[in-house]
Amino acid sequence: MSELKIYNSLHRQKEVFTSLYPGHVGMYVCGPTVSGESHLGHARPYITFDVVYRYLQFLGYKVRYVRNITDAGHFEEEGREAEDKIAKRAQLEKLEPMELVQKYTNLFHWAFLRFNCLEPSIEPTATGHIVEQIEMIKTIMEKGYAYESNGSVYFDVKKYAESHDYGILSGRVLEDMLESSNRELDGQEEKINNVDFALWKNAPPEHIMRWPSPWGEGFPGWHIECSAMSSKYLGKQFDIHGGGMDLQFPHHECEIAQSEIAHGELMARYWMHNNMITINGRKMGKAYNNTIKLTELFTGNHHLLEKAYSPMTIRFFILQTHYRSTLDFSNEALQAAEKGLQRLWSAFEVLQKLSYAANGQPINEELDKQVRQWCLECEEFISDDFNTAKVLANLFELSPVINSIKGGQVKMHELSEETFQLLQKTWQNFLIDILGLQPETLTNDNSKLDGVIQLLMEMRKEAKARKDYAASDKIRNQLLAVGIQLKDEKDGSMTYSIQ
RNA sequence: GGUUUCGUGGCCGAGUGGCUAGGCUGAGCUCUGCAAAAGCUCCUACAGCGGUUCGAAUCCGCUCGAAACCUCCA
Repeated sequence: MSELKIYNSLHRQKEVFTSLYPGHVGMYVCGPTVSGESHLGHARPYITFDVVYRYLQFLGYKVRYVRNITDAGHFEEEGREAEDKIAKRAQLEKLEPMELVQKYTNLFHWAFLRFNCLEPSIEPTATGHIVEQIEMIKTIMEKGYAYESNGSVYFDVKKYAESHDYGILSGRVLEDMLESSNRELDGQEEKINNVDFALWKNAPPEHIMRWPSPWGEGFPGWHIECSAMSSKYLGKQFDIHGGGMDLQFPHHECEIAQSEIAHGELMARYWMHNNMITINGRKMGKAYNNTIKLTELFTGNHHLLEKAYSPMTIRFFILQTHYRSTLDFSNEALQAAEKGLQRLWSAFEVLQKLSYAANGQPINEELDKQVRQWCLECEEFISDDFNTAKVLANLFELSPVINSIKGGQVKMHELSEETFQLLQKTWQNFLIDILGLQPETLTNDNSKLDGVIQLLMEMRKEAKARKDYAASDKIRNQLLAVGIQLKDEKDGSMTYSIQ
């Protein structure tokens, strides 16, 4: 078995993965801010890390996967006024903040269930861990790396950098940042240095979400929740910390600094960052006003969409690219993904129905060897920093072999029984278990419809038998018009598929 | 301005210094009553200019272009 190699953002290189505790893996992934609906860009990290989670489990690790829900309302710069993002939307929609948060949390769960993402082991909320966050801030203050100012608490980055490497993850140089702050941030005048970041913020009167603290009423700072919750559930040091590349700085850099002071250890050993989804070459994000929400994607209800795209199409679309590359959205690309997935899926269905039958004929050594190689390479590829693109390419290489066995161009006996079983196992393991693809048509348990179609197929067979092609074509064409495709198989039988 | 990354055939996208990635589209053929599906075949790219090397899309330099981060952000 090949070793698992992970690209560690911390060292900018691929490293062989070993877990802190044999047989166990602790993984933390930055979850959604539930102040609005998830869009296509959000699908990338959760699908990426779903595959990581699945593969680690496939390898036999017992994985504790923690993914937070940010429901405490971080800051948003709107004009000159800093407001609580969640509180603001709540007022607009005349909802309680927690009602709003619940709504978007539910929507998030619904969408990622459709993506066939496994649920994390623990999904902690920021609001549920205010106490832990306050305790951690107190510890940092006691150690002298944070100071209070007007009811807010800031982390002293300059002091931290004297004895620690601030910028270890992002490659930033503190001296550069001390000078080059060209932005006006709220509360800047309260800080000793502009690079200091908030651990706790004093809540202005209009701020709805607020909690009592040793420094007065307020709310937690931007980064503290991940440090507090990851250490609570995974320990002071754990194996993998994941998230989008855009979180590398400042979010993850700040997490490292806080945790280092509070716990005296580097919080995570492997840092993984997925790249962005772009649209017209630009990052998809709220700030750019170019997002396509998942609900819009699933329904096709968006001016940039030519049609609706199913959750599995999107999952496949994302997995066809390596997670550290940007992925550009376009209708053309999505439609190509849709067709490709369809092809892969039908090959899988064929493969499942095949069973090995030897008849004493000789094995086609060359083909057998090639098939075996394609199968075995899948593990090599996924182990190489989760190269799902290459795994899929190999499954595509195997598809013609499978279809040819069904079509008769290749005889079953040309493969050894061992190879055939490896083939079946490979598809099950990779397509289903690791890449997490699933049939779209699971909802088709309507036996009544099936009965109707069986009847029509029977009538078509009869028409064909008496060479009444007008009638047989009518049945086929009209069914196709409503999305049911009939296929004449080589052996004279008929099958159908619902689009 | 600083930090970092990227620039691959019609489109999307892998990629190791030397051997066809793969998908989608397009063309042809086989199969078929005709289709569809499937199979086979074809369309062979690596921003530009230098350099290192027996050999570079892959290493180095420069130029041009694009993006991300430096601010909430997946």
